[in-house]
Amino acid sequence: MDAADTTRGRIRAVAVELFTEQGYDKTSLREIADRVGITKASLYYHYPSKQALLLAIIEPFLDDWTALVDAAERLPRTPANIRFVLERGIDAMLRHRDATSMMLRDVAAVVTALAPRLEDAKELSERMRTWLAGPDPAPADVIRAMAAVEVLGATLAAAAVPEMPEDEVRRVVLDAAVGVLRLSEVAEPAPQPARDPEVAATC
Amino acid sequence: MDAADTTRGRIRAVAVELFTEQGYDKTSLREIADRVGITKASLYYHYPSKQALLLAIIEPFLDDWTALVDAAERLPRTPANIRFVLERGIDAMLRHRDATSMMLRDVAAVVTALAPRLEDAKELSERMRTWLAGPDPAPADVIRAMAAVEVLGATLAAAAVPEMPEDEVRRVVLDAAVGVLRLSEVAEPAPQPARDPEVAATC
DNA sequence: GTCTATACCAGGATAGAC
DNA sequence: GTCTATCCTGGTATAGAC
Repeated sequence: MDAADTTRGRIRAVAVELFTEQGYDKTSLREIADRVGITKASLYYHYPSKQALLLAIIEPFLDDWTALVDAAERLPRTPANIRFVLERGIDAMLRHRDATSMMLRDVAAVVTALAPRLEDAKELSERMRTWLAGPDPAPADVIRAMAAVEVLGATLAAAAVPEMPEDEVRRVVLDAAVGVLRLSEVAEPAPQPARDPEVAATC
Repeated sequence: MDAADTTRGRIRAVAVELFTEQGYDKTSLREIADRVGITKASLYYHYPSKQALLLAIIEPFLDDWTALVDAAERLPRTPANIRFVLERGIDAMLRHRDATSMMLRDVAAVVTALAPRLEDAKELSERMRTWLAGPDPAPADVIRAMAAVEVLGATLAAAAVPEMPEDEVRRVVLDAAVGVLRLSEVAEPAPQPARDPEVAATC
């Protein structure tokens, strides 16, 4: 992420704004350039393509999410740890809410822009779902894992409502996701601290 | 919806396929025309614009969903009726799964194409959420209603997995949505048959 | 009523001057 | 680091053949 006072940073900020307002494809590079106060061709000096610009917006979130999934897979799948991972996921969405709410709106554009890292991204969500579903899952477990991930998306819908207190959103969405997973039925193996310091540091 | 053997119907079918595969904006009219075996300009005879083509794909689902929300608002908000409405929502998604899975993928394009009916559509999801949240809702109730609607989206993700039995999907998704709403806490007023014949007919 | 040929314009991308 | 000029693709539009 670039500082807001560099040209690169200003382009990124304007792009997020316009992409979110109008969608990726309805936003022309000319429009972005005009608002920044440069020409279309100048954009190309800073970003090699429109897709690259979109990717630059998304990538910080993708990196955080990667760290989260990596961390999850190193944790034993206890109820406390599942809660912990879901909570970190919600936090990541809120932290990058400019990028994530745009992603939700423009899935197709994001998928295209992600091309170089698309397999990574798919694998990432697959790994998260697998971890949530648990070992040797029944079809119902898989569906519940999918539903839990969908619930996380409500974070953004809720955070978009102005008068909604943010910690209320975090609490209720977390509870909902946990409920969908039927966490009470997950076996609790050896006691293990959920707030593993190593994990807390990585994401 | 047109029969699959009319040119109009064949255009629609090819469009759904390509839009779903590649996204709306990455699919050119030339590509569609080629696969149907006509020219780009011929498309123009059958559909006045690319947007109109997209709209023709979405509209049947939108109509069903409108009927569902209309019906819901005429029902007392009992646990049984909430289950009933959610179930009908899942059915509608599965029935129009070609359109709905494309909508999920291409929210931005759909929003643009919907322009003439966008306010309707927004109002529709708002009304559904309001009905689910119940009268005089706390912030937490609103968030849970949002999360429940998100859960319905898992229907499509799950239905996309080939070996997933469809009635398992319906059952588990419904349970998850109901759980998110904490339906057990909804007061049960006068007993009322959930399978109201009038409602069953409208959607 | 169905289709083709053809033109027009907006927008993404590139080359090369300053 | 920014500009002007130019190219190409794709959505849109119309005139007219069958």
